[in-house]
Formats: sequence, C-alpha cells, structure tokens
Amino acid sequence: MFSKTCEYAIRAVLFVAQKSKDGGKVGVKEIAKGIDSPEHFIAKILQDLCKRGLMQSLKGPNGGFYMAIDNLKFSIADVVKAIDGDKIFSGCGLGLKQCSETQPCPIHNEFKKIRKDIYTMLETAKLGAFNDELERSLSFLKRN
Amino acid sequence: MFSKTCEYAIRAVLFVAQKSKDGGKVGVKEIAKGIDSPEHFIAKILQDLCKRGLMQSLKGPNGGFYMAIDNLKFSIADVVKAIDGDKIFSGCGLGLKQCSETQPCPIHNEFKKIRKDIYTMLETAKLGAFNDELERSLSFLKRN
DNA sequence: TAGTTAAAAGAGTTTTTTATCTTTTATTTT
DNA sequence: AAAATAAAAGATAAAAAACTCTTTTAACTA
Repeated sequence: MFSKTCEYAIRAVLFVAQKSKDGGKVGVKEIAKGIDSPEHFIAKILQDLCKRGLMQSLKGPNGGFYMAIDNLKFSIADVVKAIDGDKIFSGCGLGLKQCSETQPCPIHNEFKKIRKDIYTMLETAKLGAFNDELERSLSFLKRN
Repeated sequence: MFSKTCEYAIRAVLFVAQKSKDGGKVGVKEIAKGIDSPEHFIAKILQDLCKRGLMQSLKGPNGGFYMAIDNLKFSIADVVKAIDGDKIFSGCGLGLKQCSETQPCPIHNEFKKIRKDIYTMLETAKLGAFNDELERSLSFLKRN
C-alpha cells in the first residue's frame, strides 16, 4: 500500500507526536528504537518531514524532534502525500496514466470508491489523535 | 497499490481473456502492444501466470497465450495474489509484522475495513467479466 | 524430417528503493 | 570562547524491482 519509507514516516510521526506532547523533544536514536527502524534512514525521513513543515527540529544539546500544536493538525494523509505523493489517492489502479472518466480502465469505478475511502480515513486520522491509546498501550508502533 | 509487475499482469490477463475468448491465441508481441508494456518483461510475467495455472500457453506456429473456460473463473484478486502475494489483503498498513487484534497498530481497525473492501472488489471481478466492455471500447487497457 | 515459429528458461543490466557512513552546521553548556 | 551535543547534509553501498538480451525447447508446417 505505502512504501517502506512512508510506513516508517507514519510510525515516526505518531511516535514523536506522543513523546513530545508535553513540550519535550525526541532524538533520532530514541525514535529509531521506538518504531523499530534503521537510525540513519529515519533521520533522513524526519529531515524531509521537517522541511515540509510537518514537524519541527532543533539542533544541539537538548535538541531533537517535536511537534508544535499546528503540526498536530496534520493528518496521516498529509504524511503520505509528503512521502509517497498522491498516486495512491488519485492514480489508476492498473497504472494507466490516461485513465479517467472518459477513458476508464476496467476497474476505474470500483477503485474510485476505494481510493476515496482510503483518503477519507487517512484525512480523518489527525496526528495528535493517537497519543492517548499509544500511552496506554492500547496500540503499538513496533513489536513488543 | 500494486507493483508495476502486478499492474502489467492484470492488464495482460484481461487483454488475453478478451482476445482469446473465441478460441484463438495471442502472441507476446500483440499483448505487449495491446497493454503498452515492455515485451520481454510481460513475457516473463505471463510465464509465471501460466505456471500458476491462471492462463494457458502453447508453443510453436499458431501458438500463444489463451484462457480456457476454467481460467475465466479466476478473479483479479487471484492475479494479485499470484504476483504480489497477499500482503495487500492481510498485511499491516504501517508494515508491522506483529500487528493483530491483540497488538494493533494505531490504524489497524480502519485498515481492516479497507483491506476487506479491496479484497471483495477484486474477488468479485472475474477475469471473463470485462470482455464485452473492452470490445465495445467502453474501457481501456492502454492509452489510445 | 528439416525448417520455422513462438514460448520457456537463463543470464544479464539498469533503475529505484532502502540503508549506512562521514562530515558539516547549529545550538547549548561550561 | 571552547567543548559537547544533536540534527543537516552529502556521499556511498546494498538490495530489490523493473527491464533486456540470448539460448533452448516444444509444436507445427511443408
């Protein structure tokens, strides 16, 4: 569904949202451990997310990654768009560039509905909405 | 959503289903043109689909690929399973191996529904069901 | 049976994705 | 101001996916 990079990105964003919710910052090492991802690889991804304004970072001692209030309003859909683009939300299921209402692929209409459902679901899932269940270990971002 | 290989596979299967519906056979060249794919690459994919029993082939003059009546009963879901495996039908949206009812990722339940919808849709789409609309140019397998 | 046709099989190559390592820059602490 | 910390940036490496080319095998045709 998503690229591996994007899966890491989503997990990282939810992790940082939860860990930084009281104003703290989280280092790459802690993030990598917390979501079970390669450290340097997630660092690159986080850099990218910062550039795109989805989260914040600060260098130096006591630095790290964190989310401001505004960042928490972003949704998982925004993360997916930032990393994988919007192919999954608007592309043709069979990979046809010209696929459209007038020149549909055989499964065009069926896919339209599914894509819309995916988008709605991911757009509804705001980044700050999972803090509680993560903290209470009702859901997880890595194997335990 | 699907790998490029899988997109080609689905398009090829629908193409062959339509072209061979009156007992004829279709060569790789014609298939590659018909679905706008690299010739040698689609040849490999077709080989694979034949091995897995999703379609038939015959060597020699007047040979080519074709679908028997039994093959038409397969669904697009079967093609996807053959090429991409069932990750998309059963894997975790965030790539977590241990994700389950007891150890769910944050979007586990939402994804469950979407995965089910995808499966239902692809399982319902039988390979022989598109011949008519393809023949009447109501849907397409490449740019025109 | 020899020649021709078309898929199967095998062996590459290229491109993209995923991952690692090193150096630089910004920030803080002493 | 010097040392320490942590992210940013850049360069490289490994693995997987996408694609190509050549040789072999099976089936038909003359």
